Amino acid sequence: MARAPEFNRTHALEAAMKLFWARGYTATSLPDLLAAMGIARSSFYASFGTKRELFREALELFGDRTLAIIEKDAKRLPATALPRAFFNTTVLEVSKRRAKFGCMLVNTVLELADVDPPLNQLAAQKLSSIENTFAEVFHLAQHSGEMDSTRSPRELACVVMTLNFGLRVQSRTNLPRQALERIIDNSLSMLGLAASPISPQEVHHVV
Amino acid sequence: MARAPEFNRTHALEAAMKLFWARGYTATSLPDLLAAMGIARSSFYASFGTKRELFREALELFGDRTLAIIEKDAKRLPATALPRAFFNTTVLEVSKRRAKFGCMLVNTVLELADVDPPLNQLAAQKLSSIENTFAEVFHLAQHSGEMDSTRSPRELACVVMTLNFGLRVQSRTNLPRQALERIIDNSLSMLGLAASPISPQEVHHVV
DNA sequence: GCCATACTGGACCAATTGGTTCAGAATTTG
DNA sequence: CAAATTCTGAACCAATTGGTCCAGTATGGC
Repeated sequence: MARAPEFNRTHALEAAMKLFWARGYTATSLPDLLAAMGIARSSFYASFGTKRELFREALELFGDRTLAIIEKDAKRLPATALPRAFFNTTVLEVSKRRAKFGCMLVNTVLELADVDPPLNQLAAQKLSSIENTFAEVFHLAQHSGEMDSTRSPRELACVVMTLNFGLRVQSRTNLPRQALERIIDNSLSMLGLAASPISPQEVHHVV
Repeated sequence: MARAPEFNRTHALEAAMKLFWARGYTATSLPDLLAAMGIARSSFYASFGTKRELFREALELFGDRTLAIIEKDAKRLPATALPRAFFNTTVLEVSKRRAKFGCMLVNTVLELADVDPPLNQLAAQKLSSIENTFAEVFHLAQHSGEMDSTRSPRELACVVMTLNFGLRVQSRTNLPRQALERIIDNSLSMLGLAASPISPQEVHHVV
């Protein structure tokens, strides 16, 4: 005895996420969001609370998806190939338009560090989850002799994350995709992590 | 036959820059700016035009200062020591509070990429000037045999900039300074650019 | 002293911000 | 059909946004 339940909430959240991802928190207005989500102002108020709460949900969604990507790759790839695989999926293998968005977590950290510490902390926490995954994988690989042990897993993970951050910044300048590829190649080979490029069918899409 | 001319305009601009640097463009309101600059609303209007124009001036100021740092170091240091010197001055050797601000150019690129393309372009252009300086220095060093020539100067400069970007992002998380030092050490040594740390008296302050 | 100038402070503006409310249309189930 | 429920559309709010203007005050040189 009712109407269609909880319409396309996830769908709407997704749309909101993309907008936040592209424009950041402050520069995205409520009307912009409503238009992108395709819902009325009052529906928005009922389903999500405030703009800030919506952003938190979007951030959480983005973070969990990114984490899922690396965890999936961690199971099926050798540790030395993991950084390259991660860069491939998140930096290169997205549609051209979204590639320019960079990483929503990184964008958030830079935008809200001095503006909204709690949200900044949430983003930072998701990022450190990613770093932890790298560190764990490196740790196992070093114990099994699969990977060189001259540097600690944590330190390696830190450097990989630093590189990742840098690539995300590069993505938001107008750098052509080809240039990004070269940077990835060079960085990884200089770090001694230059596993051969992944074959096309192993590449999957993201977000 | 008049009052004191053009008061502390540069002083005011400096204060504005610091605020923009810390909070970004959109999150900094006019009242905030006026309070920090210590001038009245109407004086601001007369001296600078719009908020956007003020931001452009601040961005220009920040960019030129950063460029000055690297150009100065480029003259007095061997090429292989340049990246570390740059990281030292810009990432480590600033007051703790400002270290958390990261780099205003990087912050701007991430914040305004999809919001204000012209301003984004200005920031990107300043960043590429820095990259060019690195590339030129590397080029000369390779020709004089001072530096290993296995990789092209441009590629090297790209990687160094990527690392730089990554460090600036790390700066805005709540990473302790000591951790940043370790990341710098590890990255540079893995890149084969691990010149010994600079002696204290060679370090100078920035901005 | 007087006058020209530089600045202040506050009033004011239209537009936009995020948030709230509610009458009514739409729709699904009984 | 009727009842229950979800959503819309628009009106409305106070607060804030960036920007404009001007009367008045301070401060110089004559």
